[in-house]
Amino acid sequence: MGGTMDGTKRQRRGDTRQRIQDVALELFAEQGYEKTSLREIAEHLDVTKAALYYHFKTKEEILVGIFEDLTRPIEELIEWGRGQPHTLATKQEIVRRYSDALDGATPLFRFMQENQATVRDLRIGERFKERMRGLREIMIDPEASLVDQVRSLSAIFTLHAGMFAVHDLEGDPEEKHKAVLEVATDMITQAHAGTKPAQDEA
Amino acid sequence: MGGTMDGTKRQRRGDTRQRIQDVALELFAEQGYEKTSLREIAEHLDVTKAALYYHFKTKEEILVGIFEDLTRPIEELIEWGRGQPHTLATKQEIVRRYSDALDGATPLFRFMQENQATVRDLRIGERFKERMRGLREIMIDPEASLVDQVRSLSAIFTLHAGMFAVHDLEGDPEEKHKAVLEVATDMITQAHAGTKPAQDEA
Amino acid sequence: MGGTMDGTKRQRRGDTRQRIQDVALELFAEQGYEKTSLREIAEHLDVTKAALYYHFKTKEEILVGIFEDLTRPIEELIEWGRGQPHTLATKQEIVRRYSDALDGATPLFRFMQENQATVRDLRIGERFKERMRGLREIMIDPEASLVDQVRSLSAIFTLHAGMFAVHDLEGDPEEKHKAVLEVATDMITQAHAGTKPAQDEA
Amino acid sequence: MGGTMDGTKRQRRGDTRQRIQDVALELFAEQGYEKTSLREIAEHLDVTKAALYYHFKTKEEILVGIFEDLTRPIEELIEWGRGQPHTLATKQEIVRRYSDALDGATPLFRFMQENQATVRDLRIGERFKERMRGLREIMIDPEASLVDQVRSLSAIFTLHAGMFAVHDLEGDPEEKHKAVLEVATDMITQAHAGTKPAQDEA
DNA sequence: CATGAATGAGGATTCATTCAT
DNA sequence: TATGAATGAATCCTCATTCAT
Repeated sequence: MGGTMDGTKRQRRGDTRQRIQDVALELFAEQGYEKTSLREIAEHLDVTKAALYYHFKTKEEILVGIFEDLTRPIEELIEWGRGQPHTLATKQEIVRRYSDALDGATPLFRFMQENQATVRDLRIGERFKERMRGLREIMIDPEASLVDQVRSLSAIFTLHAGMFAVHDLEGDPEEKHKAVLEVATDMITQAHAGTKPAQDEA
Repeated sequence: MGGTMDGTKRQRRGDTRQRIQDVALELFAEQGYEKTSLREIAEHLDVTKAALYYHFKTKEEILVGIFEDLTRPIEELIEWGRGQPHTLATKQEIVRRYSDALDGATPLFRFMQENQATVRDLRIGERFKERMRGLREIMIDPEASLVDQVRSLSAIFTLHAGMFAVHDLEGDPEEKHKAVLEVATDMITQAHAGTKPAQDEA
Repeated sequence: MGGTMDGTKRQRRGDTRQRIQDVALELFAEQGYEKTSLREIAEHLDVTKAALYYHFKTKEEILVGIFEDLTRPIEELIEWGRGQPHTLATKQEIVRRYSDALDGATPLFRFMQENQATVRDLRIGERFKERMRGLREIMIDPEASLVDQVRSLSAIFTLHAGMFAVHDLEGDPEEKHKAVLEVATDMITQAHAGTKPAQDEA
Repeated sequence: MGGTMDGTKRQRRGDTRQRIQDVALELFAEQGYEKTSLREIAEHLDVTKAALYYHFKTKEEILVGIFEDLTRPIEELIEWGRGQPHTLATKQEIVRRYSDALDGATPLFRFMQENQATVRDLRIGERFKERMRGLREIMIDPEASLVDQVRSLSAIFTLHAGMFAVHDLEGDPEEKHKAVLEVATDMITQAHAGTKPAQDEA
């Protein structure tokens, strides 16, 4: 327990904070937040629990750190979206970019999705909701029919679910990924068409 | 403190097992499985922790009990689905019925969705996956294009997400519910149309 | 650690709560509150730490329990004092009774005196202050000169300090005890005489 | 956050040791010894914990340093007292000087009084007892009656208690201070009178 | 049908201290 | 003079579970 030498470490320097986040995310995603103990994280890193506390004030802060880092692209996407006209092309572009953003943070999103109950009363719960609210604002037209609004929402969830639920489908991962994107794009397109009868891009 | 309603509660008899399940589900859904302790459940019922063990062998068994009870309609739906021809009408009917089944067990499904990480290594995890597999079998045509398969999957997830994500949309709950069902039906219809070029029900 | 048999216990029944308080007070008084760990208390009783938590919600509650139990006589004394006329005889009687009350709870008072910093932000801190306020009210005449008020205060503190500081004086404990009481009585008498020029009991 | 006053604080040089002691005493007196962590002290000074260890070998040494510095006047007073005749005048002078010495180190004495349990097994515990023994030697006549000895002791404790207990009395601080000194002087006078029937200063 | 009493394992967190730089 | 990084030991507390009554 907590040895000190065995060749393949010690060269690391100053990256401990990052390594903690990496290992933590891996374990959080694999086993869930509550079921992952700090002891476990520490052991994976060959440091003591106390070392974690040097870098983060609480277990929760570790998660906050991960969230802030991995979630920035989405924040930027929303920022960008707010500055664009609400055209079909924009929305389609948002879907495309959001899909990319998700890809870049798959483990975090897997974690968020599979630990909603937990996340809800963690600090990141509110932060996450805010982002979602942001996404909705740039994707959903409040004037649209309820059905079309749901369609837009569904496009987002298709992307989310697409990250995992699709595993049990047969086929090449690349292909499946593309299929998910296509379906989502399709839905947002239908939602938009319903709203403004096809004349806006003309 | 404790008790469930109206003050006079000692008259209940033999229904303790059911009451435990009710309270447990309520708390599990509200706070998550790990964050709900047996002490808490017992307090809400005004009995001792030990009493719970008279009715259930473990904490997990309480959940299993709930799951079996509330999930039966879905099992039956799948059973039924297996005996039907793979027509559009059948699939639409499945969507309709599945939507109803979800309504009848909202707290359980909310729980399942928000505690996936936990559920995964509980006994009900595998049972749940089986059911999902069953659903897929009767909803998704393995011959269909990947995109159409994803569309079908998405229909299911639309129904799931529809239970909660829709809360932040404006509008009458009834209306929203209908909208969700309509979108899901729409998707399954499109999925089917893509597969078998529109001639089968004609 | 925490064995289960060795002859001389097991016959106890239901007195565990009391035994916890006894051992706890002994250790608290001997070593201080913070330096006494629950592990230590548990070991002295040959039970597990968790057993303590069956009987008390927190470490602090153990102390609260002790305080409530041992402090009751003082509360009653104050109650009694409030109903008496503010004569010399009354005050002398209060000093006598207070001295007795202290004797009945020496370890607790030793503890309170030696752990003031700690006690201050425990729940019993405020309770203690209240009692002291009560004592002052029945012992000190707010109309009296400052000097006489200090004299009364000093009588109280003489009693307190008398419990321990007197240890290093030579002589028979009984004798010392009496001497302390005499000095305190003397002081309260002088305080009273100053106030109301000697004619009230005549 | 941190810093001690007025924003510009980097100009200090070499006085770090002193500043550590100042902050430490402040916190020790306010919160108690055990409840004041080195982290806290360091933060108040805007340095790292490790820096404290450059100046002091242990947490306890910080306290020892403070004690030695602030307690010197009392040591000197005792020294002086030992060289004086045991007359009433001497004792009254000691009371007066001791009162002053206490005033010059109020926070330390507050600390000592409120943390006796802790102090007892720190190095300064024994040192403190020695000083008290010294004080007793010059204040208390071992030939005197027990009652008069207690009276002398009480004079000392009146001074101690006078530092704080008097807070809840109404009146001007200056006045109260004087009242306390008067009572203490009074007591020592009575103690002395009892011993040697009033003829020695005549 | 249920309680009272207890356990063993483990959780997050905090602390004084060390040491290479 | 100081810091950055880490440790080992301890702390309070919580939990699911057991069992005699």
